[in-house]
Amino acid sequence: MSPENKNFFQKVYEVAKQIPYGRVTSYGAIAKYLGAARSARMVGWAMNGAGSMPEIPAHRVVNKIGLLTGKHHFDGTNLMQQLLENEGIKVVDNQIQDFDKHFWDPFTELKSRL
DNA sequence: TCAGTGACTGACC
DNA sequence: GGGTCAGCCACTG
Repeated sequence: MSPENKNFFQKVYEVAKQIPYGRVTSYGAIAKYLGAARSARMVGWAMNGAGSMPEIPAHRVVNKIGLLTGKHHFDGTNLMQQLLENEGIKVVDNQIQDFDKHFWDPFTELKSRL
């Protein structure tokens, strides 16, 4: 099957799964990469389902300012932050420090794979 | 079936 | 520089 035939959610999952260790990306970046820049909310919704998939590092997906808006959906209260810190990413007040340095752009990293 | 909600973003004032 | 508005689409009651 061609990637284009896959569901939007499935595409989101594939991109999310390719986020390397110690890196993060944004909902909008994934949405834009999938050709649905205005459907960033759907990416977030997809992450809701990704929460049941251990292979998908949903904790590496945050909003465009590096804010852990989805941490509330993780088990416990600061699991998302703990996971990020475990990867060497500093998180203060639910916000990633040096977000631009840890940012992982699907276009930059995946465009050469297409 | 209809209307409200949501892990967002960009544009506008 | 900061608050507000509209758009996007799937899911729930």
